[in-house]
Formats: sequence, structure tokens, C-alpha cells
Amino acid sequence: MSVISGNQIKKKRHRQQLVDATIETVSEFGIAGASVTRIITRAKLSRGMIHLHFDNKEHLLIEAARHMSDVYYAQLETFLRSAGTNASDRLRALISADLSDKILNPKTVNAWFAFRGEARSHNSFAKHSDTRDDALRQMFIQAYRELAKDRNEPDALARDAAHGTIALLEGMWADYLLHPDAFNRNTAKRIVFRFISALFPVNFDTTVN
Amino acid sequence: MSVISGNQIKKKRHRQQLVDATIETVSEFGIAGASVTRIITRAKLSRGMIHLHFDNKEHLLIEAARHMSDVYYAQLETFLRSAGTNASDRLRALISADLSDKILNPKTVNAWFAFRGEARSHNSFAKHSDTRDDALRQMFIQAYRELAKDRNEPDALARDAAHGTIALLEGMWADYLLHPDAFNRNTAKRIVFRFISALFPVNFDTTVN
DNA sequence: AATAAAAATGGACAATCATCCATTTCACGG
DNA sequence: CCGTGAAATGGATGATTGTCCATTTTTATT
Repeated sequence: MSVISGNQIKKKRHRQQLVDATIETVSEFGIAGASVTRIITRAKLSRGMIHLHFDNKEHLLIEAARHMSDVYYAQLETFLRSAGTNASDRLRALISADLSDKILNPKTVNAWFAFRGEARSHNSFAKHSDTRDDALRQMFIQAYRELAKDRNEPDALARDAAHGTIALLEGMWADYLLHPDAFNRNTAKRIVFRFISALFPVNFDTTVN
Repeated sequence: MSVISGNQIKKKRHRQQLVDATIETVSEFGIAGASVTRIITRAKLSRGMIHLHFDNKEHLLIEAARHMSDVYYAQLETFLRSAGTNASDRLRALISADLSDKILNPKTVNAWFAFRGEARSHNSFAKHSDTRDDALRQMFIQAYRELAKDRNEPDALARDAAHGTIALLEGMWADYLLHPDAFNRNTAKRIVFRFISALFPVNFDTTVN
């Protein structure tokens, strides 16, 4: 049975409206400037809705951070699905997804860094303000292990390569945040691949697709 | 003559107390939580001091960001002075300074990311929330140009290497912010050098000092 | 249509915010 | 040790904040 009522649909839509409006408001005004009034004005909903759906403002902010994390991992999976199964293909997919405009765009990046800026002082944000968490790290390590299998200390090399690649991607996001006009997606990608290619000369070339 | 009065010394000390207290408060409570009351309580000064020395809270925050930037570059120069003059020595100095505990410590890093989180929404912060700005970039490019001089397209290689190195350092800071317990300064340094060594095999080895 | 339950509204509320300024305290030359 | 101008104080003020809840509107059921 499980008939979905009109109310339930509406409720879900309103929830999403609030989450979206929150991300946009945080992106534009920062966490400090994301007041309840600004959020509900943008969502075109009434004041009480935040309390109704999320109990309080903090839970709404946490849900907004979680939603961004979900979108990130969904994008990774999309890219992974349409990629080959060998290690270098998977690496290329992960990196391309990370730098794709679905997630590397002004709204998302602003909001990410805004949440991250409050991560330490606001414990509840910390969990969701780390996109590149252990799950992603494991994907990278797994892929690099295949590339490193004939090298000296392959495990250490794979771990270092994964650690460094994540740091590189992180740095490219910061670059995008701080120099949005000068930033070039393909340049960023080329540089990441250039560094990786130097570590694994056999498996990559310096051309960018 | 320029005799410095007791008043002037006191005034300067109070200014610095406010800046320090602001950085500490931002580090602990974020920008959103850094209220005037919290700042002046920590500084052990009276309410009106902010208005007296900085006109308003915003100017105080900007000065705090500027001060952190000054400390960063002072640290770079300290390391550069005690380093050799060839390219690889200078690179090693820049990277070691960036990852040194004088600036890569909980208080500073928290505050950096807090300011950066508000950079886009609060234009006045943006200028000072980018540690690794053009001045540092030029130092890296200059050094890498020497290493790249016998390679193909040395200028492009030097620019990419500088861009990537800055991104790597940026990523290591984010790693420190989000995983302070797991973070290891020497590991971070080793990984950065490992990536650079792969790009310039002649000039670096993988051992860390 | 009528009725009950659920959802949504938006004004009211106390708490907190940054700023201001009348008052007090201090430093210093005479 | 006094007098003067600058420095420092901290309570008052109005604006803004997140939360709450009495009322209205919408939805589902009879």
C-alpha cells in the first residue's frame, strides 16, 4: 500500500527548499550572516518552518552540510560508473569528479569553506565538513596500490600518493575559492595529473582529456 | 628626538592584546561566535577599547587577519635567511616554514580557516585570508625555474610545479584542521617532498631532514 | 458538505549583539 | 603636588537574533 499523501510530498519539498535556501544563504553571507530571517525569506516559507522540520537552526545547518556531502559522493559514483575498472581510469574519474562543475562551483565551494571555517568551533559541523573523508581516501589507496604493486614499499607509496592527491585537490578548491576569476578547471586538472604522472610515469601521460 | 611616552607604549600593548584576543576568540568560537563581549573579556580590557583603537569590530577583525599574514611571511623570511641560496635549499626552506609549528598550530590554523570561510561573503577579509598569495607564488616559481632550466618548456613546468606545491601545502593545512590528532608534521613534509622529487628527480631525494 | 487532524503562519518574546558616550582614571609637565 | 588633556571604563541603547506558540489555513476522512 504505502500511499504517499499530498502532504508528505509537500513536506518533503519544503524540507528541501529549506536546505537549498540554507546552502545559498551560507554561500552568500557566511555562517555568521545566515540568519533565520534570511534563510526563510529565500526559501519563501514562514518563520516557524525551521522549527517544524528541523527543531532548530543548528539542525538545519547540519542537514545542509550533510546534503552537500551526499551530493559530493553521488557525483563521485556517477563518474566512477562511466569509467573503466582499471586503476588509472578510476583515479581519473575520482579527480575529474572532484573538479567537475557540479560540485566545484561558486555556491558549493563558498558554502563548503564557510562550514569548514566553523568546523573546529562547532563540533557538529566537523563530521560533514570533510568531503574527502576516509571513504574517498580508501578509494585512492586501493587504486594506487594497483599502480604501485611492482615498486619498492608499495603500501607506503600508495598511502603517500593518496594522501598527496587529496591534499592537491583540497588545494585546488582553496585556489578556486580565493581566485575564482583566475581559476581554470583544466589547468587544475592538468597540474594534478602532472604530479601524479611524475610519481607513476608508466601509467599516466601529461595530456588531459 | 621622538621620545616614546609611557602612554604610547601602553596604547600599543593594548592594541596587540586586542588583536591576540581576537585571534584566540575566533580560533575557539569561529567568526560567528567572536562577539565583542568575548573578545574584550579575553583581552581583559574594557568594552570601549575596540571603538577607541579600531573604530569598530570589523576593523579589528581585519587587523587580526593582517597580523596573521604578517607572522606567516616573517616565518618564511626566518627560514629563508638560515637556508642556502640555491633553488632546492630555498624550496626546502619555504616548505619547512609553511609546515613549521610557529604557524601550523591549532590556534593559527583554526583562525585562518575561520577567516577564509567568511572570505567570499565578507570582502574585507579576502585580501588577508590568502596566506599563499602572489608573493609566495613568485618565490616558488623563481626557485622552480632554476630546477627546470634544462627541461622541456621550463617556464610552464616551473609555474605548474609552483601551483601544485602551493596546493599541496594548502591541502596539508586542511588535513591538519580536520584531523588534528592523526596529523603528523613529518609525514606531511615527506609527502610534499616525495611529490616534488618525482617532478625533479635530480634535485631532491626522498629522505627528510 | 461537515468535521477533525495536520501543516503552516507570523507576531511576540527574551536574549544577545555592536555601538555609543557620559563619567572616571591615568600620565605627565610645571 | 597640582592641573590638564588624553586614555580607559562600563552601563545604556536600539537593533537583531533564535525560538516559541496562539491562530489560521490546508488536507484527509466521513
